[in-house]
Amino acid sequence: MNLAGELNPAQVKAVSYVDGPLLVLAGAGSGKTRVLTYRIAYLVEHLGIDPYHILAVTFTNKAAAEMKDRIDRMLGQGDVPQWVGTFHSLSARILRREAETLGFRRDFAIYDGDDQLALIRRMMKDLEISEKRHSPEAVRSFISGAKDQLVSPAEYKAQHTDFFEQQVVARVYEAYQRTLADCNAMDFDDLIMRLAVGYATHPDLLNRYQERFQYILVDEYQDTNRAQYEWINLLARKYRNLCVVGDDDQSIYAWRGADIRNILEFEKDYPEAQVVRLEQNYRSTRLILKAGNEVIRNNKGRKGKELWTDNPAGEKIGLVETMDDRDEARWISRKIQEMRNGSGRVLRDFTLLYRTNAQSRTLEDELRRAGLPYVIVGGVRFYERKEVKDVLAYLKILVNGRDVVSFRRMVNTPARGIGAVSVSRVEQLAGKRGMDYLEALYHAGEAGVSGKAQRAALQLGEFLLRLRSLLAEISGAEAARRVLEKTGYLRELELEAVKNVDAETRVQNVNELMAALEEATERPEEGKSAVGLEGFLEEVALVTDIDRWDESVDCVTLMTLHNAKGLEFPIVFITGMEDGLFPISRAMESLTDLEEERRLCYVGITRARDQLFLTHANLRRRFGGTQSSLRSRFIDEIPDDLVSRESTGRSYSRSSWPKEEKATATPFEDDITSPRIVQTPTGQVRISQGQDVKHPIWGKGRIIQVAGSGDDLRATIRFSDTIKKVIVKYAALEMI
DNA sequence: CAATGTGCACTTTTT
DNA sequence: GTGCACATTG
Repeated sequence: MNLAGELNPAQVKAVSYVDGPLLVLAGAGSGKTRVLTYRIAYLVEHLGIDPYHILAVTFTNKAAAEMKDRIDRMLGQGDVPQWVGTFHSLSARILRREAETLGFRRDFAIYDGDDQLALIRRMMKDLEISEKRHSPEAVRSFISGAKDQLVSPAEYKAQHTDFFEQQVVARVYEAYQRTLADCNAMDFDDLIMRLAVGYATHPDLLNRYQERFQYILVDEYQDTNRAQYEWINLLARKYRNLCVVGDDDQSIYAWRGADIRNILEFEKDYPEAQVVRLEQNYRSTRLILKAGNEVIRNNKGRKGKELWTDNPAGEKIGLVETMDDRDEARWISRKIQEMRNGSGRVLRDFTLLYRTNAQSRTLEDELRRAGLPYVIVGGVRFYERKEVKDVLAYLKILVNGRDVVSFRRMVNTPARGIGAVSVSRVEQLAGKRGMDYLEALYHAGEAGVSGKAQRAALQLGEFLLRLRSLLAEISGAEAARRVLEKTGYLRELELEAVKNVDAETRVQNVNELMAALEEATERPEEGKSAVGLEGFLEEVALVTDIDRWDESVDCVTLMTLHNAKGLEFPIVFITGMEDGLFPISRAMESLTDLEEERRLCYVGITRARDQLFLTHANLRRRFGGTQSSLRSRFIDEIPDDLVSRESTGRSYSRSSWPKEEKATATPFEDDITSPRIVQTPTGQVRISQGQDVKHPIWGKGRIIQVAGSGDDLRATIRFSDTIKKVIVKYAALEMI
C-alpha cells in the first residue's frame, strides 16, 4: 500500500493516525470514503490488526457493502471486517446475540415507522385519547425523540409535568413500551436505545464489546443522535481508538434528533484528539464548488472550512425560471434529451433532486411523456407497500407469534369473516391464557367467537400452526408460497388487476417480494449463504430504497435531497428552488431550521460533478390549489457571475428579476383559506408588481407598486377607471 | 361482516 | 387531487 502516492497529505494523516481519537472533518467530495477504506485496510494489512477488532459504522447498508467490497479488493489476503454496518443493523445483530443477557428473546420483531404508528394509535384508543386532539403522528415523534435522548417512560413522565400534552404523551409512551415488550418487538429507536442502555447497565457486556471493538470508525458523525453518541462513546472509552468522520456543514437530520454538538464538541470529549481537515474537493467543478461555498458561508456557528479544488472551472450553473411545475418538468426533460443527443451523455448521468417527495409526480409525468426511463429512489419504500407488508405480516407472525401489529394485519387479510369483535376476543384470550396469537386463533371458540368467524379462525390457526412447525424444514420462500396459495391473497389481487390498473403493480410487487425471498432463502448470490426466514425479515426491516438502488441501470434518477447525501452524480437538477418549498415554509421562521435547510441546499449543490441546474417555478400546484412562488433565497446567495439564466415564460420575465419588487404580509385573520391573495404555506401572503387582482368594490385591477411590509403592506392598484392605494391587510383582494 | 360512500387532512426530510 | 378514517347500508 503506497499511501503517499495515492493520497494527499491530509488524507495520509487521516489514514495512518491510529493511536488515539481522531476527528476527520471531511468536506464534500474530499475523498472521505477513500480515507475510510484505506484506513481499515491500513489497520489490517500494515499494522496487522485482526479485523475482528474493527467496528465501522456507516450511514447506509449500501455504503457498508461498498466499503467491504473495496477493502476486500485492497487486501491481498486477510479477512474483511465483518462488523461494518449501520447503527441499526449492527445494533440488531448485537441485541440478538446478547438477548439472554439483556433479558428478552432473540427472535424479536422489528417495527418500522408504520407499525410504530399503528401501535401508538391502538394505545391511544385503549387509553381513550382522542386522535382529533392529539395527533398520533405528533405523539409518535415525541416518543421517538425521547428514545433518541435515552429518556425512559418514567423519566419522561417525571420531566414533563408542565403541559397536558406531554402528560398524554407520557401515558402513551409507557403503554407503548409495555406493549412492545409483550409483543416481543422493538422499533427502530429501540434498537439503538436498548443497546446503549444495555452497555451502560451491564459492565461485563460492555467490557466484552470494548475488548472486541478496539478500533472504531464512524462515518457521518454529524448526524448522530444522543443515543448513538452513548452507544459509540461507551464502546470507545476504553481503548480510545475512535475515528469519527463528518462534516458539520452537511448535518441535515437535526429534525430526527441528530445533535450537531456531537461533532462540534468531539475535542472536548477527547482532549487528546487529533483533528484532520480534508478540504480539497475532487468531485466538482470549480464553479459548482464556489457556489456551494457561497451558500454555506451564510450559516453561523460552523467549524469553518473552505473547500478548494484543482478541477477546471466548468460550465456556469444553470438557473432556470419556469412558469409552473409542469413547465419546469418539461424544461428538464427537454434539457436531458438535448444533452443526451448533443454531448453523448447517458441517462444515468442525470439526477433530479427535490425537497419533498410529492414533487416527484410532475417530474415523472413529463419524463414518461418524453419517453425517458427513470427510477425513483425513496418515497414509498418497497417494503412499506401495503401488499408487501401484508405478505410479510404472515411471515412475521410465524416467526414471532406475539407480534400484535402483524397479527392484526394478517388475521383478516384477505377478508375471511373475522371482524373487529372476533379479533379483539382472540386477543383477549391470548392475553388471559398466555398463548401466542396463532394458538389463540386455534382456540377462538373458547373466546366466544362463533359461526363463520370461528370456522375461519380455526382454519387459519390450524394452517399457520402447522406451517410454523415446518419452518425448520422448509425455506422462507416455500412458507410464503404456501401462505399465498392457501390464503388466495395473490389470486385475489390478480383478479382485481383485471379491472384496476393499480392492482397490477401490486401483483408485481408481491412477485418481486417472492423473488427476493427465493434469492435470499433458496438460491443466494455467489459468495453469500442462504439466510433463514428470520434473517430475511431482519434484512427487510432495515433496508432502505437507497440500499436497493442499482446505479448501473441506465435511467434518470429521482430522489429527495436527503436521500442524496453521500452520493455524487455527473449532472444534477435541483428542482423547486422556491421560498416556502426550499427552504420549506416551516423552516423559514427559525434561524436554526433555516440553517439546516441551507445545509441541505449545500448538500444538494455539492452532489454535482460536472453540471448543476437550479430550477424554480412561478406557479406551483400544491394541494389541489395553485401557489405563486418566489425563487429561493438560496439562489440569491450564489454570486451572479457563477450562473447563467434562462426563463421559459413570456409574461413572467418582467417581475422575475430582481427580487426586491416583491413583499410579504401577514394573513387575513378571519378567513385564511379563501383564495383572495396567494397564501404561502407559512400563512403569509405574497403579492407582486404586475399581479392582477380583484377588489370587492373597485373590481379588476393590476398592482403597479408595492410598499411596506407585514401588517402595513400597501399596494397601489390601477383599476379600469382609477388608481387606488390600499392597505393589503384590509383590502380583501382576490388574485386573478 | 363487507362493500360502498363521505368528509377531511394531507406535503418536509428517514433509520 | 388523493388517500385514509369513519359511517352507513346491504
